[in-house]
Amino acid sequence: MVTIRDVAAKAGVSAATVSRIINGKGQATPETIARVHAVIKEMGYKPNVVARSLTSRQSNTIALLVPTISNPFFPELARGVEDSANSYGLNIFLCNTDDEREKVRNYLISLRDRYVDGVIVNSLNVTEEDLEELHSHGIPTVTLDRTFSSHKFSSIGVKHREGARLATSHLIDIGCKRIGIIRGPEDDSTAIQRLWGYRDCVKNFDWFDQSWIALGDFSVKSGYLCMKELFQRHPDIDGVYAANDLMAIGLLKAAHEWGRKVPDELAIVGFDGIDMTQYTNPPISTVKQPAYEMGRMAIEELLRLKKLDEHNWYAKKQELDVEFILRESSMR
Amino acid sequence: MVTIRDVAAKAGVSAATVSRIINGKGQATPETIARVHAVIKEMGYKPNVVARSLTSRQSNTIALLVPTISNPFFPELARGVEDSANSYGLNIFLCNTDDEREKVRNYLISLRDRYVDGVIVNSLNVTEEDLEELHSHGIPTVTLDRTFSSHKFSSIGVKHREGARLATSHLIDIGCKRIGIIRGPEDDSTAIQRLWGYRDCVKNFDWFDQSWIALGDFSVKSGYLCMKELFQRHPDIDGVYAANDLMAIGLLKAAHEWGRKVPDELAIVGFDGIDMTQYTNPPISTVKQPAYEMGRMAIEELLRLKKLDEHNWYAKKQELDVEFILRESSMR
DNA sequence: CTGAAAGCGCTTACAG
DNA sequence: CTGAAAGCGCTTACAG
Repeated sequence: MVTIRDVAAKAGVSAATVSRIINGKGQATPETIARVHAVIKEMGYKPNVVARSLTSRQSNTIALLVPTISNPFFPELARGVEDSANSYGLNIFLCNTDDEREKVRNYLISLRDRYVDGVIVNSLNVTEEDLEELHSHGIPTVTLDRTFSSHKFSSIGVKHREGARLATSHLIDIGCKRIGIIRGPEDDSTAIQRLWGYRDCVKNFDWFDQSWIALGDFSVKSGYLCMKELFQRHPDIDGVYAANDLMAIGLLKAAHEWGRKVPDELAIVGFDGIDMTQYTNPPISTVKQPAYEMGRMAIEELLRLKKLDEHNWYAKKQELDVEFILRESSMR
Repeated sequence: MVTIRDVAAKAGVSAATVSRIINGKGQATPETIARVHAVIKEMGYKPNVVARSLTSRQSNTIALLVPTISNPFFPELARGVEDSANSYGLNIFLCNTDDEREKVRNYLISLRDRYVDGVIVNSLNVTEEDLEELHSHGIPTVTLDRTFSSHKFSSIGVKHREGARLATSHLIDIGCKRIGIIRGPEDDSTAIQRLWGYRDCVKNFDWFDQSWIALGDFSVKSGYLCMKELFQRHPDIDGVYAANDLMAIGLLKAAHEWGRKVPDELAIVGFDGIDMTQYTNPPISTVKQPAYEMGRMAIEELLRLKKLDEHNWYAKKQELDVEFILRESSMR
């Protein structure tokens, strides 16, 4: 392995000078710059990233915390993160937290110790103190979406409430008279916002009460079970908004089993915009989040902060638009 | 931050002694061991992982190369890898290669530079020289599945050919008279083995010839397009084996559009065992690969090698069983 | 059994 | 503009 001292020796300068030239710090005559670069090229020298990390306390790595990459919403986000990171020479640590506090904590400690250059958080059970601690170590963060965003650091979200309104009002527009919701977990802020959006649209109907709300956990299975529950409580239900696509897929299955024709007898809308909704039978209308784009933006935001001096950091709160996608499951 | 020297000072020994005790190397009196541990605990000392990497040339990280995490087969594999890695305190670098040589190459270089402790490869365009180079740097590898496995290093695969035979012979058993295949890419060894398995079962029928084989690329869309192609060439087709589940999902859509009842007029079997096949309408029969388990095993294999001295390394070639899962798409 | 010293490969004040 | 020196925090021969 060729080291900075090898280069220095061959170029007839000191290691310090080589270092400065590589990092573009300080001054140097055009001649020595040229000479050093020539030697670097000639010897195929590449700075040792680990040694660099030790002195610079940076590592050219970024961490991505997600509940689980198995939920099809996250791979697209991860691709956005990675493709963008890649273009800046950053590598990605994938961290599945299962939304569990202990896993979150362990990862955060480990990541700090590794001098990661930033962390992108999309997980429950991350606290403001966690973020503060990372920042105090010079590690910027950006929280996405599901992570609570009422903190003082950067975050990128989407308009969940508005999206839920788009979905619900669409069901009303096509003539649904009794509209239920399969909501997400109670400790998930996006689930809450989506519930609000639904409520905004139905609260003034005289048929509406709590019994039209079924509590799911964002899994296919819970969508399936919640739909059965709604059928039993309300045989006259003719429209459902599922707070995510996986549950919409599960409820579609329940509808088939229950013998309800979709969309004629039961219209369905999901949320997220995962690929699979195109391929169910019928395809499911959904509210698409720009997952890939959010991943890209998260990297950009991290790099923006990184460039600034730590004490000049200021948070940026961004909120992206969602897009309603009409498909057969709600075409009448 | 508390360093090893702080601990040494407080314990009244040298840094070298603390280092030895932490790493369980060399000798030490029970008393000094106890004292050092007490001080470590008292001060909350944790060795700096980056400094450790610099001297030890290890980093407690593992890399996972996949074509793209967006293909739903890979998240489960990734979870297997990560869950297992986690239990050993290893972090995971996620590397999406898109099966492109340039990305593969860039990642491999970068990973070597980071002193990763091992790399799990499931990607095309990785060469034997690549593996050799990693090994020559003391980095063990294990290739999974799609990566060519005719090399001299460790690999874990599944019985693709046998799986394809299970799928095809099942179609024959339920009475299909004209069975097509939507195969995978020509440069993908698993696709080839799955094609062979199909051929094993149909080659002796007099109706069989090349025209029953459609060339897909493992994407939903290609499954859809290939199915249309097969319908046009062979209106009498009554069974299809898709070499992966995504293509099976696509072909199911094509069947609906073409007005063919599944399974009565067209029976379908896929391959992989991704979750989504349970939720299509009808659910799709498939040949399940133990993706999560493969991930776990890959970590175990890497650690087995890591424990050995580099010159004592010997490869292990493992091949796992697949499991046929019967669902409505092929129930007659 | 333990310590002093050198080294892993870089970076960064400090001098000049 | 450039170099010598110290330092990032650990590990590992080498002595004794």
